[in-house]
Amino acid sequence: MKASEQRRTTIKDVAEAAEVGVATVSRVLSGTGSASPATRERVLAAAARLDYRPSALGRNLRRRSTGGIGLLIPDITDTFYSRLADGVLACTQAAGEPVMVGATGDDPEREAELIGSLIEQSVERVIAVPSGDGEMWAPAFRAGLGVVFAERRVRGREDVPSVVTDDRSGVRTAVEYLIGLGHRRIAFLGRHGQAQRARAFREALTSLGMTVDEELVVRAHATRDSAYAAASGLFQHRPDLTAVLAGGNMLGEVALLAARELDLRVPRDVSLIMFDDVPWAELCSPPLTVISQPAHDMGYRAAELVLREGRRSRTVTLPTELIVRASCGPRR
Amino acid sequence: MKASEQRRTTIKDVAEAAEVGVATVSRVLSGTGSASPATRERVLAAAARLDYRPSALGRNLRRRSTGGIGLLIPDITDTFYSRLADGVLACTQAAGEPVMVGATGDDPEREAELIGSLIEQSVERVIAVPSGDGEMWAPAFRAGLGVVFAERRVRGREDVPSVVTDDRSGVRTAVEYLIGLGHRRIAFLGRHGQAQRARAFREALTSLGMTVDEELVVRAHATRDSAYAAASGLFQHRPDLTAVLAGGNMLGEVALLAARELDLRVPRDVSLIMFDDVPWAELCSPPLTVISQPAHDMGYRAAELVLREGRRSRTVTLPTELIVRASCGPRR
DNA sequence: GTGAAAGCGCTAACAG
DNA sequence: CTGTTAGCGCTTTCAC
Repeated sequence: MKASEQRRTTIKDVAEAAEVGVATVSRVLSGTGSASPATRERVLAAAARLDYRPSALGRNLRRRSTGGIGLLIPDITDTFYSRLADGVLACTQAAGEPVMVGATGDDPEREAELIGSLIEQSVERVIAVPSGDGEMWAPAFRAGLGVVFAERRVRGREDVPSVVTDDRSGVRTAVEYLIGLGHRRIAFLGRHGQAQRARAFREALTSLGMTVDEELVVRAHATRDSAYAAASGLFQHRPDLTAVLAGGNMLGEVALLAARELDLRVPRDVSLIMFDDVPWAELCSPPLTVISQPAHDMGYRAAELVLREGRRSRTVTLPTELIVRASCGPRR
Repeated sequence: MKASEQRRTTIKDVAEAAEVGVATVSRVLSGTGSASPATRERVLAAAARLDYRPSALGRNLRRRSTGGIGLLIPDITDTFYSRLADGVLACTQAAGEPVMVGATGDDPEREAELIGSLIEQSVERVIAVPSGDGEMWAPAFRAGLGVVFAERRVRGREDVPSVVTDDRSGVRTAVEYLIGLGHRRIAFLGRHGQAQRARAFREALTSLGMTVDEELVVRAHATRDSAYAAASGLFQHRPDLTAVLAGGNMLGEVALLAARELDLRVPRDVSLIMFDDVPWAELCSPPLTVISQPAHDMGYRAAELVLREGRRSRTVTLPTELIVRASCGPRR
């Protein structure tokens, strides 16, 4: 049916055309070993003439691994993660390594499945924003995968190289800023899976001499609906809160939306500060005060780490920055 | 050094453990062929006991192809494309197929490289938002790749299955709406690579009895900077324009930003309508009137198409919808 | 119903 | 410097 059903050109074809052995072709093309300029020429010519492209299949099987890199993120739709992914791609494409992307939805089980799939593919490097615990990741380590965590880490696996933002200081900066504005009832709207941030929030509060009102620390799942419900519920149950710190851009977005739906004016009735700067933050009304994070860099650095066989434990902590716009005001 | 350097469990190990031949293991595990319940049991038990995971490497080489799917998009950072990618992932993850993602940056050359890389990996299905022309895609077809185009198509390759939005009618709706509001000097801010949309714009204008002012049809490259420059330049060179149609969410975003920088109020001084609805569109000031597109669906459908060996030419056209918010007003 | 054997395309010894 | 050869892990005839 399809005329294109011709056999793919193999190394053998090239060898015959160049009148050399396959090993020589392999050597020349992969730059390994040596070859006389003359044969070299012939091989190159033959390869070009036949439009030969070595099959990764054969090579991978021989090497017992694909060069590929797995990338596991909670939600590719969240601009933070897509910027992170972009950073990863920027680095890996330069290195010519293919990237397999999987969306975990912050669901440990899905994550485990994806890990399994990566192992099955014999990918041997993975960059992940982990959702599961040490146990879910055990198979990956058992399989000898080179893994680098990004944005988050997993408890009991502090030895795994990772690239994170300085949540501690970012959250603290935000909280201090809010307190400086006179706020006392500050809520934290976070996401399951980033326990770190919630913890940092509690720490900041207590270290600043305030008590933690657990009802003001709410968590949502990875979906927009869940986030919206959490935000809306928060505002309704606790009309006394005067400021909220959203733990991510999606959270900030739904918080603003929920506030608006409930006729809460920002920053007059409630101040809002959001983790992660996004292009539209200054476009919205009011322009959002944010704690910016270098998402692209995180991805890029993570890729660098995983690429240079960074087995030795190393964790890179990137700084955050408070960008004051107009969504926070003095306590009402 | 690493204790985990043990050989990976192979089909042979399972065969020995179950005291059967490798062929039998293969049959049982892949569900192909028949096996007596007894052996079947033994094989399954052995496989489970050894925690055996068949290697995709061997299978792929044997089958001469990976099951994987390539996904080529201009910019993963653009929410339209990340939603598209999400749709693709939703469908392919259900099918258990790994996805290799590449960002082309709307650059035909990079696209060609990525195509080459996919061929080298023996991926045999790809979903792409194409940037290059028929020629860049020739190698893909020559290699027998099953390709489905999304959002855009390539000239001279109308036979390739694709899923697109109805740009024609979307643009026309927008233009009619603007004209109904009294606007006469309407600009189009598009992106190289989506010639379709610009063409539709011109068509809509002329078919509505207006002449096309080519100076009001501007195009930008895939980066935010390029887009901003284009938008800003447009406003400065042609202060007489009263409305602009942005061909994508990034374009709309920078248009709003540029307008603001130049102290142009929206919609008082200039009306703005943007292709593609995004969550923050109703959060910004003013809330943006948009032509929404089902990005997630597009990806999902494209994946369905490419998965079910949709060789037979089929093009799915998805509808757009005008969502009126507050960024368009009567001609000043 | 089941096993032996032949490769898929490539690389890495190992000889010459 | 270069060719021969032995697999990598798996599927698939082809006999039994």
